[in-house]
Amino acid sequence: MAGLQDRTRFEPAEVEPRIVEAWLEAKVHHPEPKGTPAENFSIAIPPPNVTGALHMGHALNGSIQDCLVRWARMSGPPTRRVKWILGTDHAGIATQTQVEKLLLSEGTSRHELGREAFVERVWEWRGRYGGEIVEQYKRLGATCDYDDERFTMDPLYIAAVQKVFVELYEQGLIYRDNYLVNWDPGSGSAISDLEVEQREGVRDTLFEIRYSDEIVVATVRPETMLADTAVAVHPGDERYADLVGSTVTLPLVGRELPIIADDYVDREFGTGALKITPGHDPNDFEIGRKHGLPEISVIGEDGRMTEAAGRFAGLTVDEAREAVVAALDAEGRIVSRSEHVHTVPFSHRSGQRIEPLISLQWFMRMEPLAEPALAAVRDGRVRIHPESQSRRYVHWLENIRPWCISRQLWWGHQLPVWYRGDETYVGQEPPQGEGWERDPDVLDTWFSSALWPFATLGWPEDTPELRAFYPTDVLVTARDILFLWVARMVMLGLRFTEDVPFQDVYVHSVIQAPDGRRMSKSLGTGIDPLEEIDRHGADAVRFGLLAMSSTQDVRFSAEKIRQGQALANKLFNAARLILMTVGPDEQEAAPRPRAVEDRWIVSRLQSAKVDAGRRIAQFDFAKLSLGLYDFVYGELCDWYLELIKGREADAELSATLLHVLRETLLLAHPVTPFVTEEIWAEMPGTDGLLAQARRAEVDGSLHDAEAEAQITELIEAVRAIRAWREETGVRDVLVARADGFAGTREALARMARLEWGAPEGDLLDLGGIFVAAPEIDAAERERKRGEERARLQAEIDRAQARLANEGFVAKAPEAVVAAEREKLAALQAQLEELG
RNA sequence: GGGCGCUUAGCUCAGUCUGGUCAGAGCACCACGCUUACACCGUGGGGGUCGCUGGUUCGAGCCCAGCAGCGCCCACCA
Repeated sequence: MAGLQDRTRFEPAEVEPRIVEAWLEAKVHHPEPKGTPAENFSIAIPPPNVTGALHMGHALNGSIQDCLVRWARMSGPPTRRVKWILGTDHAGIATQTQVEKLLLSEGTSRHELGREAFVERVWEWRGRYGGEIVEQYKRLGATCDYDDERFTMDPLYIAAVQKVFVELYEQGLIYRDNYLVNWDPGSGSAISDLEVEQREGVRDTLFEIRYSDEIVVATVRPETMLADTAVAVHPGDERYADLVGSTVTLPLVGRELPIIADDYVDREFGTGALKITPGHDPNDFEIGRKHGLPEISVIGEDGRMTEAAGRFAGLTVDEAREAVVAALDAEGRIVSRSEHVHTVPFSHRSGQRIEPLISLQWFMRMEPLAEPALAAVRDGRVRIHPESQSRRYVHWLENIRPWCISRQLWWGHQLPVWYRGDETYVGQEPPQGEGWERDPDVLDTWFSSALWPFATLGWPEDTPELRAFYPTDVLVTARDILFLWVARMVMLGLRFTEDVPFQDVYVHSVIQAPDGRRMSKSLGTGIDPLEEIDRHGADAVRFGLLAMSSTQDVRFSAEKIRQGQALANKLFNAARLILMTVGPDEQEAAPRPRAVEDRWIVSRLQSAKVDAGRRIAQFDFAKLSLGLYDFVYGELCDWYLELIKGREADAELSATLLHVLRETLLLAHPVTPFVTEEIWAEMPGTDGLLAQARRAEVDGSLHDAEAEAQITELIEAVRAIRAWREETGVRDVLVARADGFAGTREALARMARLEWGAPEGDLLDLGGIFVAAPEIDAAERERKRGEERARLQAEIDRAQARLANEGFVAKAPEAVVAAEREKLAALQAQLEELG
């Protein structure tokens, strides 16, 4: 307590780093791998990119998980082990890009270094900078298992990834195929649909090109016509009915194109005739496959026209467009040019325009995996919160498409695939014999992420960690990676562990900038959580983020952070008051106090515990944290601590105060771990760290309806008195509502003395609603009574009017009508009493 | 084009599932107060026809329909 006496403020910057050290040293985060998953509690962190720095999304995500993990650690049987699995993701493209930038600044490039040296550089880079984000999680107070950190490129993890690849290949679920992929010229790699940003409002020139007298097509990409293999019209379009089945000659090239009918074609658009370019357009690719059309590539991975482009070979795409248009113009085939505003795909990673190309890639068949993953959600083995998100999950899985899993990068899990001539070998060990060459591609980063909940625990080995902690309990994630990651974890978890990887998925909000825009570095709208922590403390940031979280997207609210800071400070000062009142040698005892205000706060505390438990179970972190705030402010500090001021600190009061403080700290700790830990250390009779303490079960017998009713009445009376004093400006006066205060008389008198300076023993009991002290003149007293009478009469009139409504009496539930009658009677009695 | 969601105090949001005691919170604002925890404080106060229009009901912020505005997701017409 000496430690708190002189500190009137909670100073997070001084306190928090020291407490982090204490937690780390005590290894509160590191459980023994014992017991069963049913007894234990585990969460796998969504692995942050090694390149990453803690952003607001991580801070919210981490605050939620730490709240759950700390709550779990403090609940349940003493044998419960709680593990928050920690690790980072190698993040293929992001990391490779980062290191390539570094090389560029050194005047070299990955191509100059060669693959082996480049990968070595990435490892080196990761060793130097890769740990930063983990340190930042510590600063947030996150109790992940820092003593068991994983990386998606650990040797064991690599083995797990390869095993999955090989087995899926052997089961026919992984295959190689020509496919139209989203080629990102920026990274020189295929990227997934999910990494493509559809940018709206792009202006291009739309050309109408005459292929023949009857056929005019429209396109914004004339250069791709060199790869046309058909022209399509709508089956019901009379204009072209005669032509379907015939051919048209492709200008500049001379190839005969079949004219086909497909209801994909919109007959309202342009001329109703659509050029089909399976090699360079996703829709055309689908139509081409459907009709068995040839697939021609005239654009190469280097962004230049290929040999197939004939005389245009070697030109860049832009040059080719000009040249093709010029050539068409020369033949008089350009019917019109117009501006066309449309949506164009860009790479999320490099920002470059996507070039759809046909290339040989590796794919995963998803339907056989999707089916069980759908069933798991439908039958409740996996519960997605909020419910609305599960509809998105289901919809996505029902419309699942093959997953292109190969990437043309150097940093990542290289495919366990070798070729020799026409032979292909797939296996975890390199093939025997001469002349084999390994496939240079690596796997999509999400492939390894999909194994995260079990590969981190040592799968495929039967490890103690796996036996103790898999399946995990909850997955906490943001909405944007529900498909990219969550669904795939469920699919591969079910496939390889025969179990769901987690029981609950909590999908939290995305925090937007205060003005409603995305928080992003490039927009300059980002807010650095670490700066907020430095300024306001980690407790404040955690509280603020939890309080603003919801199932909707929310705007960042600096006020909520400040509210959290205020709460931390309030707790600190409440503890000071309690500890100064108690004295150093007092002990906590069983909480069975006699004084009404003691019984009240003990009762309220039980309610607060019940509420908090329910809100944790519902993943309602906003109500959890705001409910905590309301308890600490609205009940503990505003009323209880005020009511006990002036009371003699006997054993009963001391015992109650210590009980209340201890329970409050246990309750608040998952939200504001630092300040509660700091106070805990100053409390008499506490051993060890609060982070390792256990909360007592809710004790229903401590609920005290009588005390709650009495204190509620007292609160109303005090409020009325205060308002009246403010209103009238009367100062040195004691005003009390004396009737019905048998139990709280003493408390009220004490409060009156302290708050309003009433002399000892001067509490008047005149039986009315308000009783003024002698110095209030009769006229004033009468005026006050008049006001009160008018208020009561108005309420009585309202109640009478309702009861006079036949519809109400006849149709409202009996209880509602009865309550209204009781209310009326009570009001009338009050009016009577007032005289 | 399909789907989801939002519109409540100056601002950010609860409350809508389960219609009646629900018109709330924090911040901001105004007034008062250095009362032996806290001025990162306390007390009191002002402020909203709950987007609009209709409907259901004895009764609607809450249920239904339509309209207006905003946001997100999915798929994208060359």
